[in-house]
Amino acid sequence: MGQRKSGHVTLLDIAHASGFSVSTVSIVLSEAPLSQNVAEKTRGHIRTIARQLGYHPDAYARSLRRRSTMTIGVLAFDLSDPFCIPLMRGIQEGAHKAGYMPLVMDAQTQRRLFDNYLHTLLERRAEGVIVIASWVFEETNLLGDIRKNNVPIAIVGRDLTSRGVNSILVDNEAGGALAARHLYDLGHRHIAVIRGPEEMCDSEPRWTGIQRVVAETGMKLDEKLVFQLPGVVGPASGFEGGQCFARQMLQSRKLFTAVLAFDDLTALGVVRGLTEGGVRVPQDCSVTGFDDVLPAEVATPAITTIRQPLREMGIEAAERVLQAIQSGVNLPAKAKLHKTQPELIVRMSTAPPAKQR
Amino acid sequence: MGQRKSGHVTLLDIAHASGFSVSTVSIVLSEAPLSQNVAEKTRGHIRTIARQLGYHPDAYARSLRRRSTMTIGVLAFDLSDPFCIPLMRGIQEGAHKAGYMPLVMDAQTQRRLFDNYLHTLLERRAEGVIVIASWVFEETNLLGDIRKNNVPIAIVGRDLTSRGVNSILVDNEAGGALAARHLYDLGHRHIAVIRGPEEMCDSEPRWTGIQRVVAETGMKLDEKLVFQLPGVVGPASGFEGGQCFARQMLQSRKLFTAVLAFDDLTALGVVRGLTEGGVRVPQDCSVTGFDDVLPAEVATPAITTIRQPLREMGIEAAERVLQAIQSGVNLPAKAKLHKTQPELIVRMSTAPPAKQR
DNA sequence: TATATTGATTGAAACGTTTGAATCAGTGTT
DNA sequence: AACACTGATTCAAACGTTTCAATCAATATA
Repeated sequence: MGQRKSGHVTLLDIAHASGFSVSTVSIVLSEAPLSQNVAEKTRGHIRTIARQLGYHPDAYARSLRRRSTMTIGVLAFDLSDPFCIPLMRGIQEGAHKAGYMPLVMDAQTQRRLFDNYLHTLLERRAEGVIVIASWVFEETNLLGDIRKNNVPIAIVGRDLTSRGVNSILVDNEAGGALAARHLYDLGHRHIAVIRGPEEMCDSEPRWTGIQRVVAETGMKLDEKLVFQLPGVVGPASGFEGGQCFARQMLQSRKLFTAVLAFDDLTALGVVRGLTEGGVRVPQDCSVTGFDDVLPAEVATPAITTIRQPLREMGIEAAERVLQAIQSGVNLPAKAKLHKTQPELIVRMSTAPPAKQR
Repeated sequence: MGQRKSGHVTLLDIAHASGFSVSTVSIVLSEAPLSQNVAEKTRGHIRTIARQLGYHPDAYARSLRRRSTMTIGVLAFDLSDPFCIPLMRGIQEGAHKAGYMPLVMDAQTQRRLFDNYLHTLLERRAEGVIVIASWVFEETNLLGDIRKNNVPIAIVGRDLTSRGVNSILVDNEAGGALAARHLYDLGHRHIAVIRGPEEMCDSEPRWTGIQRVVAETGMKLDEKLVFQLPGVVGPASGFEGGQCFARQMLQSRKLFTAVLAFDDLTALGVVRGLTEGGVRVPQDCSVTGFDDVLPAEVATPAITTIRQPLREMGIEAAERVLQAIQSGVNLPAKAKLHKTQPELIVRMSTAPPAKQR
């Protein structure tokens, strides 16, 4: 007896086993308001049987009926970017508080997959979507498709408020300024800068921040010491760019005592290139990064960097979409930009410039 | 008109808009075999309308009816372990081929969440489950709960065949041997070894592999040069362990020309500790890691390591559970162990020992 | 002319839940 | 004796699909 048709235990099974109706069982097991009316004894009985049989409510049937999936989709353009993990943790934390579950998909840097998964998220009836645009993210018209289905959306790492999308972003300008100020305070006056690739939205504001400090301090920035990373083809391409840059600089024999790199991977590349050329970090040259990802922390010398409050940003993103979900209507017109404050993390890769040089 | 009751476009909406019945619409849109009978013109008509309205089939309703969710659950004990990402990519690849989607959950090293999510996976009717036991994974009775619901399961990074679970694992013994052999071939005879924490299943076989090489080559291993990492409390604790170890060793003034570290993070910790003590890697001391995660690659010096074929392991895991799903019955008795071959990646952290020492 | 055969479409039940309304036996009120 | 209330339980419809069986016209076969 109790032989189940499908592989799973259902309410009907429990109804049969307990002698009560499916309704009663449902009411008890889902702890509906009505369950207060159910006799104490009955409740206990039903619960016991459910446990014995290993019952788990079918989320599909439940969601279908309740018309709510308690799911928010998370679409990462490239999950292998160390940037994503703390962010996801934050999202999970924010979602969990409200009883929501993140459903994460990794587009693996492939545009095709990205589009696919966006559809998948809609099919799985994600009630909201968070896009993690780690390193690059071309404008995509799919946002329209999401909009059409009335699903609130937020994006992390890119400002799309102009397109009506809630955006969460570190204050890149402040970050750039923080790094520049740190190097200045250490006494550096010959700072090389590696700007991010043009298509990345972080690049410009960081540069602006740097220039602001330059202006404030009266420092001069030699144009020949400003380098630009080429278009990104992968998360690790910053590393190669940095390494390549360091080699060039050493060959050109220009004077510089510090390198302000676009991000941590770039900084690590610079360290590699400098070291290969016999230049010691930080004794002969200081290097700063940006992001504060794991590799920067465990490298030797550990990289002085600008930390993005990724966890907080994740929480913020989750709260944004949850709020939009709960308020029912999401007016794209009211998309807001949320800038978080970066923090300078001083480690081993920066020091005052050597006296003799 | 066409005003949708709920937020989503449904078959009924399209039926109304097109003048055909829900059945016909369903048959066309789901490309059921019967759709061959549907008039060419009708098909086109329906498809057009569906596109216009932005229809996406409701995965919940569909799965409920079809009684298959095309989902396999992936439960990572700690997604922040860089180990996980390539693995997930592999799983995704393997699953995708069969039309399945991974549903990934991150337990964030919390046992409580792990249990929760296992339930969630069952509620979401994952047809199979892959557990990623990155760094530590206590025996849990939940496997029983999964078994009870007849869901095939595979585990990566731990051998649980004895408990009837398909297991995918790198050949740790071969890996340990590979590292030891490499150091031996370079000429090292005074090798310090940092063994993994006792509760990790990888620790013992790696040690065995090392000892095998020691025996084969006639090398001697000074017991005082063998260190044991304490219990892990986090993925980064290997780093601290390694650093701590290096300090101790330097203080004790023992003779050693190479360190064979348990994993990459430990190796990076060793490099840090040695460097702080003025010992250069690799000129004064070689260091090897294990796993080949990103930080090991971008550090300077880049760490010589033993690569686990993580992507392949992910694919293998996916195929294992898919096979079990498709074959219908999964006999725990026939759980098999799949050992993959590690690969030596020679980078910058190893070199022949200095002559004078 | 009655009867298969085919092609195109639809009816209706089912998947496992939830939930507003209904039932029904008691008990208390008028 | 009729009525209303309460407490415990159940009916039945709905959520959006899929799919077997049924319908129905039109054509081909006997």
